[in-house]
Amino acid sequence: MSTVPTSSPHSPNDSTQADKSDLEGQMRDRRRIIESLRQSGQNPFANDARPTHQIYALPASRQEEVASLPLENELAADAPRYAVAGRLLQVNEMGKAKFLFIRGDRGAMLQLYLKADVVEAFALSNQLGLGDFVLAQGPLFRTRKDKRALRIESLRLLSKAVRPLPGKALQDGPKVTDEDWRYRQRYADMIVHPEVADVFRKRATIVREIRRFFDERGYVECDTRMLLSTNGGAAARPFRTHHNALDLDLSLRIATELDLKRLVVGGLDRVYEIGRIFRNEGLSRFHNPEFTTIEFYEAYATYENLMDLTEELLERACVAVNGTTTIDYQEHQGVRLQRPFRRATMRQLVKEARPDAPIADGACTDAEYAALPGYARSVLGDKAPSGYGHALVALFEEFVEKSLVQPTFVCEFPTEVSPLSRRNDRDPRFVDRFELFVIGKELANAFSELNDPDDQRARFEQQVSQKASGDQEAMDYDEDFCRALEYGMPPTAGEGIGIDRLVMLLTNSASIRDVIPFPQLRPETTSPAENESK
RNA sequence: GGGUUUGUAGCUCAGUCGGUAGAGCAGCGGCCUUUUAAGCCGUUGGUCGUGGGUUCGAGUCCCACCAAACCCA
Repeated sequence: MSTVPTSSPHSPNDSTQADKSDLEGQMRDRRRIIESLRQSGQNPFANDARPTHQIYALPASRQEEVASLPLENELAADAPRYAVAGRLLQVNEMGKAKFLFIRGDRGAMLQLYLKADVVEAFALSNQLGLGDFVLAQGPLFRTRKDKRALRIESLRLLSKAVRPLPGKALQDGPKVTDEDWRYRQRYADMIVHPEVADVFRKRATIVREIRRFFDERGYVECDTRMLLSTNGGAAARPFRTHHNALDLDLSLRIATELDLKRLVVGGLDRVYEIGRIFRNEGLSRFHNPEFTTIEFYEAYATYENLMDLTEELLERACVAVNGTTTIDYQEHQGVRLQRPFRRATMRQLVKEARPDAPIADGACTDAEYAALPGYARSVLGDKAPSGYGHALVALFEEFVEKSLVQPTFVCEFPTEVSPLSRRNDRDPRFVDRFELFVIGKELANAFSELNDPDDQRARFEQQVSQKASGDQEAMDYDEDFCRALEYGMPPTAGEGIGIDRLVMLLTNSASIRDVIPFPQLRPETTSPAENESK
């Protein structure tokens, strides 16, 4: 901590020479006040005063109710008293009286009216700075401008803010525009931008609604392993770590899939997990290395049943935060999260976007199977993959994905890209799988589960050979999972939904960073010297 | 990894053709006993992202680097 100043708290001019910056000067002044309060026997970080009321629960919280409050000169001697606490955000001073604006939980605001004849409180108010926490006690009245105010009869400082706020919290317009700063100092960002917390509240509502949805249907919530010695369930590179006592290399899970299916084998016919997963890949508006998914599995269901379930779930989550199923997302107006969503096969969608593609109208023909990779190479160039399945997906990603603004179930994925899905009974080159796309982004991934242990072994072997030929996102061979399947897994369908992207959609957030309190950033550089050394 | 844009006071931003760094808010000192996210007077605060270069002279022009945002891969 810095040195304790010995000079009077009201003579800031004597320190200007030592000030390295305006900010340091302001912080020094605030520390002086702390010292001065301590010397006069007051605790600048008191914890012996509790509010009797939350600001959001006070009477006349709505403007049309303010008329029920008395004017100040009409206040009865026995008018009810309220002790409320909050952060000081604004002071309007007018000589021997002042208005103080404080904010409590849920962003609720209250203005306090303080007159000079409340001597002790008035003296304290001159020691307050924006950002401080205070507790005020007194009756409520209606001002001449028909606003609710609490007349201060006593005032306490609860916690002194040493660091000043970065902007004027209550002003209109931009306060801080440096996005990097906003994410790094989210705590301060939230003070001046209360709408940030609104998104987090909505996120909590969405998660609560999802949990309720599955609980109502008899699903069991489980927390499975995050630390694994073989990793699978998705195409992604994991984070590596090490367990010292076991001297064991482990990785952080990239999906919850395999453990949840083990639980289905064990008899949990309906099971789900809402949890954090970790993928060692780049950052973008839609990617954070740690993010939250829900995966759920239901025995005796098919991926088609899950489409119905998903429609109902999304409708409900949307209504819970927006009160309607039709929403706007950024530049996309009128996104309708209302049953039924469109259902189409990936082949059908590619054919629509590229009518010249050699894709058959009905089921996939041998001619199509043979011709598509060549077609992909002719339109995508050398980056086009050689096999049918990867080529189809590449065409889908290039020509279709972005156009799927309204919710669309994309069905029948190629087997090569779906190592955990059950093969289609009519055509084993495809699997019983869908992904749900909204606003051009994948929101959910679901399939009827592969429960044939020998087929699963073959798929893992394929993954291993893909890994050997350089695919760092291929899965590990999970022998224990195959052993589990050998005990028999009922016919099951399962699905994963990206919670962060869902929250983005339902709160009209442009970046995943806006729905995650502390998104991943580069380490903060603390000094120019460090920059030079790089 | 590539492209575009940005970086000036605690915050939001100006800064013209290269010629002594500005405003509003916050802070500080005054005035004001019902303000509206006040009003009025005064005032502190700057290594112009960092480092080099061109120039008599660089916030401004050039180069490199750092950081961020967006787009692309």
